[in-house]
Amino acid sequence: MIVFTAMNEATTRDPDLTRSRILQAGFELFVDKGFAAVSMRELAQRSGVTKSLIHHHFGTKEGLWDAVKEAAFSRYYEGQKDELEGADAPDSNLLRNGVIRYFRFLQENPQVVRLFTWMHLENDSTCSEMDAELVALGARRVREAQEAGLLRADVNPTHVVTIFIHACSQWFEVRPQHKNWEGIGSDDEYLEDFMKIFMDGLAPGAAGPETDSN
Amino acid sequence: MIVFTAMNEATTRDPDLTRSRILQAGFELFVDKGFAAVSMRELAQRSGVTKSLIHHHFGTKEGLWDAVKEAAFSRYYEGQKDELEGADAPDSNLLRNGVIRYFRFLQENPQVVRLFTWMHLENDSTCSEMDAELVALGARRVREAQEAGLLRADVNPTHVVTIFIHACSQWFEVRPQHKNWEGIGSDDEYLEDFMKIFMDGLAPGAAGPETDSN
DNA sequence: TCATTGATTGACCGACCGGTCAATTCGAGT
DNA sequence: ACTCGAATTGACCGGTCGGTCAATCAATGA
Repeated sequence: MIVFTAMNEATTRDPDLTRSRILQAGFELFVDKGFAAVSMRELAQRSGVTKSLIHHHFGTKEGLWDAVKEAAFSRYYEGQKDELEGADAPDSNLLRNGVIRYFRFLQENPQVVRLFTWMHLENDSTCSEMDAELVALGARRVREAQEAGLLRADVNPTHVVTIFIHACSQWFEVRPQHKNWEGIGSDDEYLEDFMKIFMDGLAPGAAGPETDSN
Repeated sequence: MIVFTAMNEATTRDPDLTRSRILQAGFELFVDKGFAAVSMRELAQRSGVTKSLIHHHFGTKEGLWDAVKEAAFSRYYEGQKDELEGADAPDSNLLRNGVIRYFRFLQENPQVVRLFTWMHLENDSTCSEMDAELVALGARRVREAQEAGLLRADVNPTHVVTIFIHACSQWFEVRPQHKNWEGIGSDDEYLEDFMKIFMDGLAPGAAGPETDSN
């Protein structure tokens, strides 16, 4: 009986909701200020629970930090993996669409970019493991396109993926600052220019005559 | 008299040396762990002086942080500015050489990359102001090259500079991690591949026939 | 209905935080 | 030789830190 446990709000106990509220508060604060600059008392206040309750659910401050990273990363990871495995036939627009989707994802999840940057700075290994798999997946698709003659073959596929990841993520990492940069455009204008250069530079036979070569 | 004040080492007082020792310790620790995670006691121990002495020379922890950033950034800024203002005739290798020099600078000063990343995350304005000037300087040179017909003219010069800055700095920002990335190459191999794609993508007339255009 | 279990609370702990201050110690000008 | 100011020290401050603990409180199964 009492199947309708969902009817109560805030009046009764709901450990799952509590957990997720703490997680959300942790996500917001850690993304904003970084792990070291956030206090347990701050986390408690933001999530509307007691400090002890956070310890009850997550053990230590590091425990909560790990849970926050885990949750954010698994969301990111699943989304990206689905997109990468979605298409199967290599066509000339596959890379273009992949870049655009990646750019859009970061655009809609700027907090994730900040979180990953904090993780990178503290040499978090979780980050690198999952990243490695995604990059490998993307690199495989680039190699397929190269073998199909759709992309120039004289560049390392992993580097191709790395370059576009860098160009996208760094854009959002420093975006709060470059609004004062002289002549800089909007997200979309940047993406458009990047795509022009990147795609043309990757076209087969792009090693044109004006290169002084080696 | 007593002109040879340099003969004494550690025996006598040397406020300048003390200052620079504290600055160095601050640089190392802040780069490594970020501002919030470093304690005054840690800084004192690392620099071999008393905690009170740090307060005497720099006022507060923030004061030292500012001094560290100031010192690092002015070194970076002067170096980059010299290079950008050095050459004056726009030639086809100007951008290529500029990118390479920027890449080499980051390669030799990986700590600076970390420092700037910490600054970005805490929305430090010092960063953006000086960055803005450097980017504007670089963008001007790109525009000159465009007007001379050496680079494609249908892309925003500021975006061109932004893209290569991102591709270089993000590479070193995440470098500790991507050693496990499948198939990734060395610094130089990455730079080489990036230059291929970037320079060919920027060549005039790069908007080739295979683009489905718009 | 009642015992059990886990959610939740507030009081409390020792450690450490950044910062201050009065007291010393040196170096340099006179 | 004396003085004055800066460099340097260690003791000390109030406050905050992350974490613990015993005690309540509410749901749940027997």
